[in-house]
Amino acid sequence: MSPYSVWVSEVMLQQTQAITVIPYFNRWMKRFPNPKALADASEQEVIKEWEGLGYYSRARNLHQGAKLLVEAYRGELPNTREELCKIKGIGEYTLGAILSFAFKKKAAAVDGNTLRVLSRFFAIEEDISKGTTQKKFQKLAFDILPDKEPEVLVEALIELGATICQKKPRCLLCPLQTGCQSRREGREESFPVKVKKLKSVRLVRHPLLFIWQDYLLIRRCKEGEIMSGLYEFPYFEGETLPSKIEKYVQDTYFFKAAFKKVLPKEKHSFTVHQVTLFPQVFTLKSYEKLPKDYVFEKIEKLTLLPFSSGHRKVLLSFIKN
DNA sequence: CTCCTGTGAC
DNA sequence: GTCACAGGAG
Repeated sequence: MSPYSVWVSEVMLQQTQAITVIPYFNRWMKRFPNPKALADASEQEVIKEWEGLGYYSRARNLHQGAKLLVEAYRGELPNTREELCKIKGIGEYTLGAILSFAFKKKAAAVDGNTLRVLSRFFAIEEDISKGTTQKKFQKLAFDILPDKEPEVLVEALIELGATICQKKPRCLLCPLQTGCQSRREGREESFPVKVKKLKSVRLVRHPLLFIWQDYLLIRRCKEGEIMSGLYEFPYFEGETLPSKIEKYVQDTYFFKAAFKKVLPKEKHSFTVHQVTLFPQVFTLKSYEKLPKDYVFEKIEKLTLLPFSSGHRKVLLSFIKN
């Protein structure tokens, strides 16, 4: 296997089962036997060879990558992490696969198969959907590699995951069944741990900072409310235009406020909500009455009050600016 | 982190 | 018709 053919096959295998890839791979290698041949082809010819495989941007990435190889690397695939990274469509897994299988270097290539095998073998309970966990698996997968022929183990882990340590593991057939910690504990089906992400609700809010002399208007969240006991600025909910906010201010608070400036946006989240805050500052010349639950508080005393985290960020950025 | 891409299982 | 998958990109 030339480095180029490893690259092509790994990219094809990113999205498709091997059984489907094989005929495509064979045709591809006949039509574009090396990076130069691929680089010289038109995009249409390239896509034509890919037709039916789906994820066409990956064919375009191969094409673009081949051109880069011809321009910058004498038509050969480079053999370092740093150079390979420059090719689009080569992420952490494919990088490791190329270093390992094409250049026989000691490099981890962690795909979904490897993840199942390692998480079960070592009974690793961390959530694999997290980036930090992925990094830990990368390190672990590297650390267990021998110095001699490391690519054999890299391939073995992938192969074991593909054939035996599947989603539903076939432990009775597994050569590692005695060494496997999760199997010994009878909980192999609990791995890998993946916290299913509940789809979060995005909210846009416009906190309104009303300055009156050296006071700011705040309100205390009532009992039974979310954020109960915490203070917050009055805010307008939803995407909107500045003019609508002015009207909202008049209708809601019964006072005339002059727009002063916007503050940098802040993000914060609670439970399933992800809130982006677009705070803006107004000045008040005078006021007659305040809506219920609202009070003016001296600006220097505000930091002593408990605020919800998003509004605290807004407060701090207001003080800093 | 979140989003994107097509597919195939439900 | 909805969701999980699997890897990459932003």
